[in-house]
Amino acid sequence: MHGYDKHAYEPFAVTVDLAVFTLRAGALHVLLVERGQEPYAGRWALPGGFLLPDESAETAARRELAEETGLADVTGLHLEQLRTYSEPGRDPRMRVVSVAFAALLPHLPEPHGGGDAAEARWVPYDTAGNLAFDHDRILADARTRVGDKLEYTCLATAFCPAEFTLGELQRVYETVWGTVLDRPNFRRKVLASPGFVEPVPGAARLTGGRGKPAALYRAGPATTLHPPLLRTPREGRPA
Amino acid sequence: MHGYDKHAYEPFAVTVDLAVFTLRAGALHVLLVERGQEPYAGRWALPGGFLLPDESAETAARRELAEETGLADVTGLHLEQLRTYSEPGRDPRMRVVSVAFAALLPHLPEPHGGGDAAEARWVPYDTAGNLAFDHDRILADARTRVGDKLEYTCLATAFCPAEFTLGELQRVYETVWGTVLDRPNFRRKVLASPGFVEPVPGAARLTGGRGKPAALYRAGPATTLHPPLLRTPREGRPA
DNA sequence: CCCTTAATAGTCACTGCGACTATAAAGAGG
DNA sequence: CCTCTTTATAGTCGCAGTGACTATTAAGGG
Repeated sequence: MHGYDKHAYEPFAVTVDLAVFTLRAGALHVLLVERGQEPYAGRWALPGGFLLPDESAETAARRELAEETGLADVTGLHLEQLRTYSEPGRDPRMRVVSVAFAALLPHLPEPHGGGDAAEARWVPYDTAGNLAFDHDRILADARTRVGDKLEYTCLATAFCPAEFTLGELQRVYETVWGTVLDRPNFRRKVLASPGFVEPVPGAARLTGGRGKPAALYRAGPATTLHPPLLRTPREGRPA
Repeated sequence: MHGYDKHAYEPFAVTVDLAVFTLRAGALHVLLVERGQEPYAGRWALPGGFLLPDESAETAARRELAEETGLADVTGLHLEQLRTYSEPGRDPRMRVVSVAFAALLPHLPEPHGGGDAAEARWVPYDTAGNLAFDHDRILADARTRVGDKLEYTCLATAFCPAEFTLGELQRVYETVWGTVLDRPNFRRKVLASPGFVEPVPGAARLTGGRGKPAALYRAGPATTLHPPLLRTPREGRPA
């Protein structure tokens, strides 16, 4: 760590950027804000902001998430640090180093716009492009990471409400991966992964629309999946 | 990104920290430097240093790696961003945000000490503790990440020289994971992963010590392993 | 010349999984 | 009330991957 003691200390601005995902109407959506000032005035961008003097990046990300979504309690939400973007020139005003996070939310009843200034909106992932700064790349990296983590972690339950059916969980995988999964096989693999989901004991059953009522499950204690739910190219049959 | 435009811009120092791993004498080693100044004078730490004004974190990490190892060419080496550590108070002098990287090197002929100032040394991972700052945690995170990535990426070849035997590759897995693997099964799985390794065409064979000479392989074009080389708890039999 | 060491080849049974069929339980619509 | 549709759940079958194990080949050491 000789560099600590030799080179001149160069000041940087440090920000956090958030890729907040949710599922709405069977499609992956991401939370975007419209910029009101230059640079990139009028362009859409990922929510984020500067670190306060005594905040860690995780704390700042959680604060920004609460401000943007208007959620009262964001303590239990899954927040994952993706990577840090530090290329010179990524912000035309000054040298900005940004720590990117991904967050996964269950479907919310339109809570956006609770932020302090700019307009926030849920945008379908496929139509989210031409963002400010290098946010196109950050968003693409976040989406890749989320898809990968569905394979070997229990992350998918973060997209679901506290109690959910296996059909809802399967729709999370199908939406994020863009594939169609075989229902009995999905069910077998999920139930065979210890700690992934556990049945709600009250034998409560949910019947939203038509069809046989489904049993309710909640997220189990596990964080990683053994064995993983691999996204094989040949899995899934045409609808 | 309203925060960009509202809050006061707070300056931070930004550094990179490197967890540089290699295999020496059948054990995982990490490159450490001894600090010459306060704070933590005399304590060991991960190599690293400040970002220069027009450097990205990746560029700075590669520069520090070259300085510390004395290697002339570090362009081909695997350098992976781990995460960013930003807790207030992690550096007693000032607010420092550090981007951590992991690097994997084949066994080098004692190239350390080529740096510009402090003493650098390869230290067995198991005896590397009580480091300066929060480097104990960074090192532990790096080791976990390397072990995980061996399962589903071709990372293991980064520990090997350009041409290597399957026995050497297997020793990488056994050393990092701390397990004993069955040789024929390891061989079958590696050769069944397309693009993981490819035989050296010259039919060159290496015979270092006793035993039948082994065929030489080099790293293939693939970066991820399909199927992955899973580290199952029940795999490996007692020596 | 045998023993040891390491690489390579091959066998076998079990398991996980993809593909598929069958049954149960609800609502919709006549 | 009955049938069709929809969704959940149960079960079957065959293949592929894998762990455990045995056998053979090719070197060096004493």
